[in-house]
Amino acid sequence: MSLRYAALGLLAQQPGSGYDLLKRFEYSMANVWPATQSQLYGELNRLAAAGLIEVTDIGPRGRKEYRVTDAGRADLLRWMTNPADDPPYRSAELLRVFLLGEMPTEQARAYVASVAERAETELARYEQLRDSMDWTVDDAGFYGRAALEFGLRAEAMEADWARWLIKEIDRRAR
Amino acid sequence: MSLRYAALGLLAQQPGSGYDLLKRFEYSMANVWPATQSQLYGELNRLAAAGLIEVTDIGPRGRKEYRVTDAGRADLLRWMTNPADDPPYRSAELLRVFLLGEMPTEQARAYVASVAERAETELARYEQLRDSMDWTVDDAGFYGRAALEFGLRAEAMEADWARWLIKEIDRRAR
DNA sequence: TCCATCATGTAACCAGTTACATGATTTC
DNA sequence: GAAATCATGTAACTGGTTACATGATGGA
Repeated sequence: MSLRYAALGLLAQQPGSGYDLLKRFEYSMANVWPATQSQLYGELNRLAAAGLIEVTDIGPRGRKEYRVTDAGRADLLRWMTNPADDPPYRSAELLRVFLLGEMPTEQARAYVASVAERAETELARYEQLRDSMDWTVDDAGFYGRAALEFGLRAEAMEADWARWLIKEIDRRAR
Repeated sequence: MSLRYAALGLLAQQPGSGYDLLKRFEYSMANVWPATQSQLYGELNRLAAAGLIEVTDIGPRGRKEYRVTDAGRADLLRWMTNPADDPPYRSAELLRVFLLGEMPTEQARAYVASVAERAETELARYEQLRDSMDWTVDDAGFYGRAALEFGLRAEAMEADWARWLIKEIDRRAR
């Protein structure tokens, strides 16, 4: 369901074609809800069939310009106010942590080190994103920046945690 | 794939029935990879069919005692060392943040406040878990504690972030 | 003897993934 | 004329969700 509202929401912010949406999606929501081109196009067709968006124009190369309908806006708001039926949090990375005792300490330590490294790389990428965008004062910019702030803090936290865990592993080995 | 390795990993830590596993699962891995009873049982049958685990005994009420095989242990290690093909991070909560501009400021603010509250509640639950368990020195306990530490830090971070965002929203409204 | 707990399963469905497929237009 | 970009789609598959379904055993 979530991708459906990502698409609907993007259109609510600004009308456009699937292709337009895809580009805006990639450097924003795809960071918290990855999806492929095929998925997005499929979702747009389903949204149109459900009357939540509509085609306002067909341009060259079969380009379809979409716009959100009143019903679509209402449905978006309904979703926004119902976080209760969000899919639950899932992390394979953390799942692996539970099982680190099943491998030699040296390997477990290396895994945690790789987690720290990955977090630092992501952190750097987010910092670059932060510095390269102009966070204009419009709503999309403001809340996009807020989501990015979450990413920055989450990656920093994760790197800290991983370094803490490495120390604990070393302490335990001694 | 992940649930498969959760089940395999639990059995690698300690043999037991599906029912036994389910109980150990619920207060540990289910926090980072929720699954239902049906899913777990299905996974166990598939693991047995693939020769990664085996039934060592059938007790009363059709109870099947499972044990990991050598092939299973090898496959677990293979998965542990290949974090690259983990499913990506996904968060509907953050997705919603991107779209907060589509609702009135007052409602957006309330949503962020509810995020803060939820994080604090979860944090309290994790703190209770931390204080109620005896984190013995065995591997499962050590790494379970490490995973819990992640949860504690993540929820604290999230609550902080949400409170920060509320301030930003208020500042912007003025 | 009744109830809680132990114990396992099936089937329909839905969301997301991967791979493939096609063609028009603009720019160099 | 070739290459990059614009632009959209289908189909098979897999992992996870929901709802339903059944029955044995031990203890009060």
